[in-house]
Amino acid sequence: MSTRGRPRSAESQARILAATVHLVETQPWSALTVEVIAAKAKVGKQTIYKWWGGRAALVMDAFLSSMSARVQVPDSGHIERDLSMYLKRSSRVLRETNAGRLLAVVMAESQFDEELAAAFRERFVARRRDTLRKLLERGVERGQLRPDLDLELVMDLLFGVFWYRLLVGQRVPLSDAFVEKMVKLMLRSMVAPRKDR
Amino acid sequence: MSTRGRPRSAESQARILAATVHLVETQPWSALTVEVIAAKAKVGKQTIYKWWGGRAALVMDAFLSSMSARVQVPDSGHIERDLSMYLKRSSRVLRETNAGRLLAVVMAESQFDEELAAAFRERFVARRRDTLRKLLERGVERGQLRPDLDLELVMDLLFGVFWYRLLVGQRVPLSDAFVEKMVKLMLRSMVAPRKDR
Amino acid sequence: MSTRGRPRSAESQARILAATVHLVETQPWSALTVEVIAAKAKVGKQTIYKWWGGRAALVMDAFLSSMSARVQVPDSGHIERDLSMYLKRSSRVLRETNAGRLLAVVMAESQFDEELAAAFRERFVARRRDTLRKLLERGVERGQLRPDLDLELVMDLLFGVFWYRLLVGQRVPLSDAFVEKMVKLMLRSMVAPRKDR
Amino acid sequence: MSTRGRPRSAESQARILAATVHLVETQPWSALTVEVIAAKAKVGKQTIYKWWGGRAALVMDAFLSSMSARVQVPDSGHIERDLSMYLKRSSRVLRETNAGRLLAVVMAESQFDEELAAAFRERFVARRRDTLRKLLERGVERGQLRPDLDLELVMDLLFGVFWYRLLVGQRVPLSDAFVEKMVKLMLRSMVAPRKDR
DNA sequence: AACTAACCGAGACGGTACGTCTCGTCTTCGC
DNA sequence: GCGAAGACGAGACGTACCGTCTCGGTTAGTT
Repeated sequence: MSTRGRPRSAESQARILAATVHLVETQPWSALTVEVIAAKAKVGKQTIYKWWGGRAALVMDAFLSSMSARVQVPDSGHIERDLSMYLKRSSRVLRETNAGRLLAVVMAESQFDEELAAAFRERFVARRRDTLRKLLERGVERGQLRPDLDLELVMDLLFGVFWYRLLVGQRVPLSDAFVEKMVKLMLRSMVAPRKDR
Repeated sequence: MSTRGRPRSAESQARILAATVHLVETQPWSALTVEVIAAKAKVGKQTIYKWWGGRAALVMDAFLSSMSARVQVPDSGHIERDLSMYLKRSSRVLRETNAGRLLAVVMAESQFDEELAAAFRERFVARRRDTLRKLLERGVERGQLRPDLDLELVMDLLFGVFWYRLLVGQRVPLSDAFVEKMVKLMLRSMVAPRKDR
Repeated sequence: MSTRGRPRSAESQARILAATVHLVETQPWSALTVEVIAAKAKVGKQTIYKWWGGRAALVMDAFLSSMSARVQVPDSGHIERDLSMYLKRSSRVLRETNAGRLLAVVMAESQFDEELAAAFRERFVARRRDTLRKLLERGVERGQLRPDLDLELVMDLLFGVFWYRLLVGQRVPLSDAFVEKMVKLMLRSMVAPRKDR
Repeated sequence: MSTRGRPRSAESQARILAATVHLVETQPWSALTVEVIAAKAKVGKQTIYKWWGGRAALVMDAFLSSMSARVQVPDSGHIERDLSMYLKRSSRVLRETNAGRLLAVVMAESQFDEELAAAFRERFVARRRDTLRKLLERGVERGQLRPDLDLELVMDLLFGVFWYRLLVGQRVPLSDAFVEKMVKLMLRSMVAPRKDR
């Protein structure tokens, strides 16, 4: 039967993820080998290959597991306040945790690994876009944003800045002041024209 | 003296760069080993390590050498036309050559190699920003852009989109139509208010 | 415990030794690289370095493994016959197999490698001396050899000839006729004086 | 004419030989590379390859140049005294200079290099044999040695001991006491029978 | 005195093997 | 039957020398 034998060890799995997160935080990327992770987690290499299939998938999982505390989506009624708050919270996570480093690494790896790239797009990028899209759509519905606004374009611009500063800048995330300035600038071209004009 | 001994072979140097560019274009990243490059270029491995110090620096140089045909900076008097033209030309280079692939790879590698990252920022990113800054400054001087515009922020937004689509999107560069829409959107918040209002 | 993990592969070990013996026999010494041995034995280089530590120790082991068919020690009661037989058998092994080549190579290598030299002295030279010493001691006990004979000196002379011809002569081992002449000469100075004189 | 152009530099030649001798004396064999010799002698590598053709020939020359102080051949009228003296002097050279090390190295190398081996046999081994043969022939002529003595066999035995102790023993040359004992033993079987018996 | 051929130092070059490292797989035993 | 331990085949790493090939600069004769 299928329940025969020793069941998968949840403890091992947790130790592996914890070891990975810790190593990503403290070691240079070149030191993050499967061998080292296995040793640190007191686990056989096979166990890692069996359940993840390689370093990339493991790092991806470690990243998602450490991001489980999701950024709440604000809904105050004011589009500027909501947008500003959402972006500030996002950048704060990158600043205060080491998620930024993990994010950069996962992105970089996904340039060399199509499978990882697909997983990354589906499990992270797309979800973030969905969240932001809903926020923007509320602004349109409320009449605070132009109805003809290309939301996809706006999201490309906003997320683009995040990634650009994370990857090209020296991994310095956005400050609150920067976010506010950016939101103000973007809104100038996004707001619906006053009806009473 | 420094001119003693056999001089460095320009031909070998060229063969190495050509081999690297060709391999980046045609092979998966994992096949881009120093050993293979040396074999393809009919060169000893030592020659590569001597002048570049490793794969990363070599790829960086190969990238810059293949980008030598610089994007011209347009100057028509109209900021919208200039900006649109510049961005279209940039994206066309990424679309028509395989500079996009090289670019993505260099960016990814620079996440793991601080030295490479510094070279990349200085020799590529900073120069591109300088070019775009001049273009925007001309717009401000002509009174076509708001004098209080934060040019660095604008550049972060514009370049951010490029990188975002290159790295997150499946290496699909921007279409001309996309660039036009984006420029139009951005300009709405960048133009100087009419004085006669 | 020490029995954990995958046990050492006896098959690989055998293939490595066989490949080494074959290459020593058929190739010039300069072609006997660890890389070639590993390739021929279908083995990773690491396996060789792990268990032998280098080419020298490996050749040493290959030599001993190919010499496992030991030279029998004759015991006919006559010292001349025994000595002659033992030396003839020894030189025949060098003549008929390629042990001579292996022997010369191990000796030469041990000039550059003190560890190998020690192993060679203990595992080959000393054993050969022990064997010959016993043979000579029987001669002394039987009263066929002078009781004041310096056995170590005699062994130095007899083995010295072997090595001298092997290394200086063009690797031509001793013929049976040569051995007989030598034994006759040596015995003239070794035999016990007749008691009835 | 053949004398045109710059003549060979005697100084460079001397520096190369001196550097080689010094390195053989002080460094492990593996450190004795052509590159190191050239650097130490302040000489281009090409100069070495031009005049010697490789490490082996160079070491051979260095050895012969350092052995230039030849062992004198004694001629006292007594074969035992002459033989003993000659062998003692020979072993003293090995003991007091570093010729022993050089000798062992040249011998070892000649196992892997047939050209070197031939040069070694002709320029060293054969000459030593010629010298000893003359010494022994005088003994035969004087009636001190058996007329039917196989001189080649005797030389094989005597030189064999030298080499055996040099190569197999831990490069410990023969002591004077050892030489005396050996000569005494050998002479027992070599002396001509008394005619008055 | 100028020319010129050969030599010299320096050092870059195409190669090859080194000994190490990590990969992902395989094989054993203990739980 | 899962998992740790760890040996395995494979192959790239970066280094060390090999023996060859230019260079610029001597250092003699020869003209």
